[in-house]
Amino acid sequence: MPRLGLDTAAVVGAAAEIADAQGVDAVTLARIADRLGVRAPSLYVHITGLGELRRLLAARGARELADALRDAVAGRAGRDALSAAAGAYRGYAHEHPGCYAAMQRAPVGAGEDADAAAELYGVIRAALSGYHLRGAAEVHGIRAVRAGLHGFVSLEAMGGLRMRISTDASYAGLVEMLHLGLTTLGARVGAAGHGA
Amino acid sequence: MPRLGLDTAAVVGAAAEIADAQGVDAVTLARIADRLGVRAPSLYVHITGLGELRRLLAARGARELADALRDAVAGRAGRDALSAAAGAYRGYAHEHPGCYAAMQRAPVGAGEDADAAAELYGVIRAALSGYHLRGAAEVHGIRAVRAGLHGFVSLEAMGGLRMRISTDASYAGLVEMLHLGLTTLGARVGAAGHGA
DNA sequence: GCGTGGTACCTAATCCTATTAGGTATAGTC
DNA sequence: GACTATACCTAATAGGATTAGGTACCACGC
Repeated sequence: MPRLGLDTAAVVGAAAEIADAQGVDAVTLARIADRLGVRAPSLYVHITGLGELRRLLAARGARELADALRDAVAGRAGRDALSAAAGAYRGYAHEHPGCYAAMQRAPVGAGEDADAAAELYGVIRAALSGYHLRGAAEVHGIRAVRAGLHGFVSLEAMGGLRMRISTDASYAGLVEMLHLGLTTLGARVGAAGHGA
Repeated sequence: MPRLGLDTAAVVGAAAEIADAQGVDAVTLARIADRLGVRAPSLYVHITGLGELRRLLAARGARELADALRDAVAGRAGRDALSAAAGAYRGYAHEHPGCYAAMQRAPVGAGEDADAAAELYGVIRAALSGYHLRGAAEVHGIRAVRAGLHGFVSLEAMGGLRMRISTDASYAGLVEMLHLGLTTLGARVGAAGHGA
């Protein structure tokens, strides 16, 4: 029995593959161990338990999603940046359904996940910088965008969009609405700024 | 051992109470049986298994949510109806976090859940009737509203909205954006209609 | 009022998952 | 070339879902 030299990242990686291929519920220690060529108890060398593993998986998903958004937004601004971010967001959710779902299961606590969540928040914030939102309005704007994008892909993933109408077109319409809303929000902030 | 005269609804009801009080993951047959004063295997008289139970729980949630929305929207129209529906939607999610979460876990299939999902869709559609959307635009509008509301309460539930800014205000802003978007969508449809 | 059948509920047992305890041998270090 | 740290192992426990196979309650017939 040669040592395989596993580490926490390898375990989380195997969990991610299983999650994406077979769904989050299929992520069991037994299956992960099997995929890594190891017995289940051996995983405890690298993780403290299933709970931590799920948190790590969620954090990994958040980081990957943040990376995808950063890449998509690079060199773009305003509506263009919003559109690119929205496309990348949905793209990630489609390509990594298990990891995306894992992010929803594990409530954001402290530590690893909080960092990843903050990173994701920062990337979206940067993507919306072209709308010149400040203070509370910026937070409201970011929340609205996150709600819209997350809500859409979440409904899509749970099979909730059943009408025979293009979901691509609906998503484009949603992004359009968000653009309109952010623009209006920005105009208000601008007006208030001038008045102050 | 007197018979208790349980039925499927009672079992699902117990599951709902556990889900709301302790989270969806706490919904186990053992706990349900305990709450009902019965042994776990006895539940199989009323349900075919945990899978079905979760589907029934999701369907129950969708039906309750639809009822809440219907009540809230009754006698209102346009922006008023949207606002009331949004408030009721978030209210239900807050009061019944477990049932709401259960709706996301169980992918909508056929039968009971599909009916409940269709009912929910219909209620939201009725709530938006004041915007005079037709055809694809109506579907896009309904989807945008569902995405926004679901996304917001979902992020809220997973502890994703951590900035020290009022979530109530953010939600109001989101609803405002949706109103603006639906109005714009309605205007376009109206213009297209006249042109045809 | 009394047998009779359907079935709500039971116990016992199986399988699967997570997790802990304690051993073994491998990989790197002096 | 011996030594220590530890990656991995087997064995065992506990709790969950589920199946098999009783037992007795309840409603119905007469």
